[in-house]
Amino acid sequence: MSSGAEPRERGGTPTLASIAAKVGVSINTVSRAIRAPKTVRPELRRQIAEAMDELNYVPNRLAGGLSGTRSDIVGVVVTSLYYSEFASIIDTLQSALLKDNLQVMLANTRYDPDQEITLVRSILSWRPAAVAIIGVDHPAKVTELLKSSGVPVIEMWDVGGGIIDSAVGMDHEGAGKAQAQHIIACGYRHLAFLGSMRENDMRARKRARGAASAIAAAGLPDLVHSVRQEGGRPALGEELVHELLDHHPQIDGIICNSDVVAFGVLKALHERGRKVPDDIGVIGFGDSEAANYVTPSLSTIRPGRHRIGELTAELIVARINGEEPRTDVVDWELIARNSTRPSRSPNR
Amino acid sequence: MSSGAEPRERGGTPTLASIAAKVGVSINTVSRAIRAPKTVRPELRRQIAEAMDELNYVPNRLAGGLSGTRSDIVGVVVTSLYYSEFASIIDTLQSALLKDNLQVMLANTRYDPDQEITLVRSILSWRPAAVAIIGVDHPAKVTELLKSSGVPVIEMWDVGGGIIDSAVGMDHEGAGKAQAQHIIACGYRHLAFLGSMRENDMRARKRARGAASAIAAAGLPDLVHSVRQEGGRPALGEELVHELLDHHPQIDGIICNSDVVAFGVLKALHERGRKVPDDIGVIGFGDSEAANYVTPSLSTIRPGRHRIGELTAELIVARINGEEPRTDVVDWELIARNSTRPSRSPNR
DNA sequence: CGGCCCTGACCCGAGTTTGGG
DNA sequence: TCCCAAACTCGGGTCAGGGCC
Repeated sequence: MSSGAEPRERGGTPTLASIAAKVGVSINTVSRAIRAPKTVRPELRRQIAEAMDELNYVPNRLAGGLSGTRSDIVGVVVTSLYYSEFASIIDTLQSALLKDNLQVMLANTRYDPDQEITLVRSILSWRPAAVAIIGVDHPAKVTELLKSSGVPVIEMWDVGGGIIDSAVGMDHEGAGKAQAQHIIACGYRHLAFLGSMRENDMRARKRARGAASAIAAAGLPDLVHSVRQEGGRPALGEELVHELLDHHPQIDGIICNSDVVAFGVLKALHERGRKVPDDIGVIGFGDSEAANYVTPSLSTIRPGRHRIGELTAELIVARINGEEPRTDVVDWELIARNSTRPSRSPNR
Repeated sequence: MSSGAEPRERGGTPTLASIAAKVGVSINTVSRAIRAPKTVRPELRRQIAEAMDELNYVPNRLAGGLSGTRSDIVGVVVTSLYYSEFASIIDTLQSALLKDNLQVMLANTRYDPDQEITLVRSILSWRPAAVAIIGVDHPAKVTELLKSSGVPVIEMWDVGGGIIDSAVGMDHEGAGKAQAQHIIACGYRHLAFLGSMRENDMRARKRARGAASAIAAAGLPDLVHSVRQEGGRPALGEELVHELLDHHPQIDGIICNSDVVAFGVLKALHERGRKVPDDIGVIGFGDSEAANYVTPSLSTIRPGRHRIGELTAELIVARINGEEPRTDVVDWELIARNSTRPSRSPNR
């Protein structure tokens, strides 16, 4: 127990051969007893099961995957994990995959494209049965690797553009447009887009673009951007609001790129004495667990996180079983709370 | 691209043999070119690298793991993922393991002991180089499987009791005691413990026990429990507060089992017209990102999540390299904010 | 003779060892 | 000495076939 120095103690872990020797049958019979129990006599089967239990036998799936059909690994590549939507997606996804005995192998790129290439290569080296990856915009090498691997690929969270194989996501540009339309419908006129905007977060860019187009369509002054190339945190929201209002005091509506940033925005506005929602409106994105519990409660967009995880799992299994690739678009929902004035026009 | 039906297209994925054939050398020269470049002529090496790139060669680590020394997989078993501390731990852990080319294989038990047995067995079937698992209290079969596997095991989050191999965690009983001591120091006298308390969440039980002992030591009335066997959500906090105050109107201090539950508690207290922190004090656990942004801001315990992830990664690498098992205790910190009155006595 | 139950031989793809030019 | 190749290893899947009732 004490030393992990030896690579693996010779003969330490039991194999099919250990069981076979113990029961007095061939390796092959033991193998069949596991994979196709009906082909083995019940009495023998019982003895084998007993021996396996006694020796704490655990099959070596590396060996199984090598020789065989599939590896039962699903590679999951996300761009962030903490303070992010993706923890929820992974949660749902992995528990759905459990039914099919598929194991999740996790990688987190942290929005670094070089890291993404490395990690995708690394995931592929385990010969996964499928790969689920956040986003539809990847470095060319990633697309090439995934395509040439022949493995089913499900792109998650976003949709649109050139899908590698299959996709399950939402329309981010539409969501950004809806954020702006809601805040316009509430009577705010001088709008800003605020939050984290990392270079490779295409979803954030799409939402900003959607918001800008809605504002142009409404004939309002141009959307002011107050963004920074770093992850979203509440403190970032505070900093950006101060910066924003120092330069653009006329702003009366803030479209946030995420709820966590909006939390900081609400706090900073309170400190500056700007009343929400009377003087200024705020809308978030994500519907985080605390959105309904800050003061005032936060209007936001609720993406179908759970649904995305579920559908991705379904699609993975379908693709493994040879069904055709497809793209599923998941709905989001606008949740109007108290950080925006009541609007007359219907949501969405 | 369209059909995933065939197990794996014969000859589809390039192997060492494909490269060897293309360049006109033996398989094993290619293998050496990868693992020990110095043993291969530079010119040949260049040709091989070229061929690998052209064919999008990705080594098969199943095969590597089978034949060899290690599998480079680290199994990570958590009890929950969404709305939990563990997303952060996994985040840190996996990015630290990246440096050593170790891949995270993820499993989520959702506090189900049967699931835990299944998942640990499943993880072990991949012959991981190490296993990191939440908690120190496991079903007997899990302990047995892990012990007999001979794989280094790092138990995370909690410490104390019979450690299987190594552990990195915090003292939950001490944290619970500190929650109570703080709230007592702030002058509250009639205390309740409130939140999620799943049967197999031993950490929650330990914190409750710690709180109870601090209260007994202070000679105050017994801790009132208002808990339920389900996951923590803000709405649960709301429900439990109403239930609690209907039966125990004298309560003037609430110790919450998690911040998300505390968010609901604050809201419900506001609705009932009980002033926080004047009439009643509230303390959370976890220091979630929103804790400083609800109204009033939430006093809480900040566990060393990041540190736990880091130390676990370090310990995994150390154990793989044959260093001795050890147990690291990570500090937590009491963060006093505005949901409790200012206290005279020093924290902790 | 047919079906049931079992076995031997070979395969997967890379790591490792040995020995030879 | 440097570079390379053949042969064998890991553990289980697969296929063809054999003995027995």
